[in-house]
Amino acid sequence: MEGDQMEKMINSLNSAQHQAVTAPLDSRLQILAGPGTGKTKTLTSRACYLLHRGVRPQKMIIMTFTNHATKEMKERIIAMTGDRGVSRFLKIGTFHSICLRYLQMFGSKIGLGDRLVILDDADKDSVLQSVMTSEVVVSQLEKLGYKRADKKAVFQMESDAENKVTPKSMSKRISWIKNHPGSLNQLKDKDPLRVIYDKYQSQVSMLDMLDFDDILTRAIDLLTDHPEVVNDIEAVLVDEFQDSSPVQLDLTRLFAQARKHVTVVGDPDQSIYSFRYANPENLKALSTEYPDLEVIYLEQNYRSTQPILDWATTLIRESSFRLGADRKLIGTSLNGGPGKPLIVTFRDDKSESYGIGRQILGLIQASGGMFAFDDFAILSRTREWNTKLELVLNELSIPYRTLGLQRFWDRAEIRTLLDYLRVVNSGKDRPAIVRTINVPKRSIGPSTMTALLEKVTEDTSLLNVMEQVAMGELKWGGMSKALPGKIKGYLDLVRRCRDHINEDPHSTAGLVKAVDVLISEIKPHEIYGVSQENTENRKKNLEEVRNFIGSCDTSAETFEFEPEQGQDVAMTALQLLLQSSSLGSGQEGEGKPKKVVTLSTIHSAKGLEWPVVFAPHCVDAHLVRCNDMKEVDEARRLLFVAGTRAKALLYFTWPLNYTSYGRSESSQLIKFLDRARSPAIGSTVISATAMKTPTQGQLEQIAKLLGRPFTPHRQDTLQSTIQHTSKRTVQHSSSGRSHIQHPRLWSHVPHTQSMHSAAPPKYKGFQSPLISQPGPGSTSQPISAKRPSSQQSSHPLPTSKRSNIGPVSSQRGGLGSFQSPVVGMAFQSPVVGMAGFQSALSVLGDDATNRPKGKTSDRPISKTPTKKGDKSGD
DNA sequence: TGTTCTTAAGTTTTT
DNA sequence: CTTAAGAACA
Ligand SMILES: Nc1ncnc2c1ncn2[C@@H]1O[C@H](COP(=O)(O)OP(=O)(O)OP(=O)(O)O)[C@@H](O)[C@H]1O
Ligand SMILES: [Mg+2]
Repeated sequence: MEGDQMEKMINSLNSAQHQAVTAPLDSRLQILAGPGTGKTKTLTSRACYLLHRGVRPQKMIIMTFTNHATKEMKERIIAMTGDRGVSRFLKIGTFHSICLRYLQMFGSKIGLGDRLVILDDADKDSVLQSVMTSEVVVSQLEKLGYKRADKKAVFQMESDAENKVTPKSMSKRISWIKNHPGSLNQLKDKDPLRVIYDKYQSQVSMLDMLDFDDILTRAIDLLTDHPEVVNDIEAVLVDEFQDSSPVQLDLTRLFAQARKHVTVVGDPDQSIYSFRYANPENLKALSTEYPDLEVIYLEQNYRSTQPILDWATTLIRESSFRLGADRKLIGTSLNGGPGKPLIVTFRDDKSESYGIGRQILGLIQASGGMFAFDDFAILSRTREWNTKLELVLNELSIPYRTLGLQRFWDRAEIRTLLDYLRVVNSGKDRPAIVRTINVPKRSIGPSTMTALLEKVTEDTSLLNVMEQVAMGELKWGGMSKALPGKIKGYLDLVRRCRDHINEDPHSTAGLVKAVDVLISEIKPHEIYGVSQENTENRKKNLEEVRNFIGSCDTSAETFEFEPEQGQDVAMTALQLLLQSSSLGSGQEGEGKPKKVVTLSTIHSAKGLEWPVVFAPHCVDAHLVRCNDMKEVDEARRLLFVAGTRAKALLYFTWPLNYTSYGRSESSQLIKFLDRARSPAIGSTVISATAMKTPTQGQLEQIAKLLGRPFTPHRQDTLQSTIQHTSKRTVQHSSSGRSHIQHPRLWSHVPHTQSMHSAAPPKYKGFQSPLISQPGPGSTSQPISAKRPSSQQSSHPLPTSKRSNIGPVSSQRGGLGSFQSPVVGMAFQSPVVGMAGFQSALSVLGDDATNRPKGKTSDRPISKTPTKKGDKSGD
């Protein structure tokens, strides 16, 4: 980095940040601070500072907890330093990816092969399934007093019917053990996990595989037994340290063991990964580990308006247990900014989605170009909910991207494709063989499979056994005559793929050929397709994968070791692909993010920020599943994280009714947001129809806040107010405190030319399968909108109709034809209790009245949209 | 023994 | 609405 650029960077820091960034190279530093105080900025700056001071990139390790966080930080550092070896050598990544890299490089020192295959959750389950039905384990468990449920891998103690021993429960406990170093030895003698763990572990290592947690524990082994492999490490930096599990704390220490130059940042209030055994106490544990640890606090929030920060402060104060000190979050904005977070009530989940979509369009329009699509984020609790929102965004032609798409590879057709590739990669990959052998149907069922597996020994892998059967060298009583032929067909296919790949194992060309062979021979789309349309979509998905494989540069994702560290293993393109698919790295679209709305889980959005944030589905049942204090606290922190992503506008939305498993259920506003149950939270609850765009004055404030130009303009020509006085309004005027507003009708779909130019951009050239491309003119369906074996109905819009929807469609009707029952009412600060509130809302009209006709033929609850002319009768 | 039809049970969040 | 497991069927 140039000196003056360095100086510029330093100058942009406040004094506490400055102190942290420029602390002596050999310090142990911890930065504790709330959201938006510049922790990540400080950490990134420190990395740059260290590089500037002569630390070479290969001697620095930066660890994060999610792929997206890695990507963000890497980009920031490259931008600040102008690369200088950063992208090639800097050891930056998730704990898992960095550990795996070390295991590839040095794994032979601890007896690992150089073909590491990562076991995913499905694999883990199937291994446990087979372990727990094996004779040895069954008899051992029965000896311990467990009763086996007939033929199944389910056991239970009579005295303790609650705690069943199932593959699922064991999987979780195994993971717990591996995340808590030393805990294995403390298992009670008669704990069933003992025998299961042993069997599981020997099975997995026999197959030359590692599960996700093994990546960490084996790295611990490596760094403990061979500390010399990190002798060169001069700095270890970790962001979001409150997300670390005990094993990750150990890893941090071990990676830094040569010089103990450590910088970690964290915020205990943002601990939302306890399901992964994250423990914010690790922040404390670090000061025990390093007695001279210097702790620096940052006080100033640079992200959000004060009303948002006040809301967040109040919310988090209600925690029943908090690790950090209670600090009021202090922002920079002078007087309040545009207003408090809004809590918006919708009739059902459909109108909730449409409401959010429309508000985005409305805000963009009202802002006169100040807002663009990429200023918005929708942050959900579950991925499932994102999927539902996607459909609506598509209909409204709102371009979007989804963050954190690990599940992309879980689609049935893609999964099969990948499983075949795994078999090609390693004949030892038993789970992959088992899953592919009878896909398509080859008349090889469970009993044949068991027979084959019984023949497997130390030296003969499953694939070897199959070869022998195919050659007629191996047979058994009752074996089907047709079996050798069938197996031969399978093996030939695998071989053909392998031949293609071997033409040039390090390029992706052969890989693509192999994929082509698989697609045309197996036709996975036809196997899983339930309708013609569904089949076509699956075909498209497969083609996206093919393109993705063809154009991805997997080597660019990881760092190189220095030659003197030893010979690096030359990974084949296939290995790199499989690794990146299981670690979920390299899935974020390359290059600059497009101008699109971000759709993400709250978890994946941690550390990021947007001017406008929507947090949908803020419903009790959806956010907290039991009333355990710890669960409730974590749910609260989750909401805290979601809310503190917002710079200026923050919306929480919730549906009065939502559909679950096809059934409609009523819901309750999450208690933290409900003033009746949490009086301290001073947010305003309004009805769907009262949600409007900010006034021009407020927008001006926002623009100032964001440092953007803004020209106030009269909206009235664009947003003529349609006022319906309805009998429902009367009902509410009785509540003296709440006054009735006649909101601007933002929710009609914009139809101006400027809107068109903001409409979905057309992406040229290669498209990562992970960037969705909605809207008319798109050539492919957004594959992220579908689940593995979704029915036709999950894709409600046939392409032919899509040109007719979204912003364009309203052009025909214009304003006049839009007949929404507008009942404006906003409850200003003093809000009535839930009871009266709900009754008032339940009669509110649907705001989604003019949603386009798709074949959303699901529920008769919502009457046919366009013919809802009864409203005129009001 | 494998395939197909019927019925009961079930969901976070990431690597 | 999906998916896994059980029963009947070929
Ligand atoms: N000294 C500063 N002056 C101006 N802006 C700053 C300063 N420090 C940080 N910011 C800005 O504040 C915002 C939040 O910074 P950052 O993401 O680093 O915070 P954080 O503490 O990591 O937040 P989180 O806890 O959500 O991860 C960023 O837009 C950043 O550029
Ligand atoms: Mg951060």
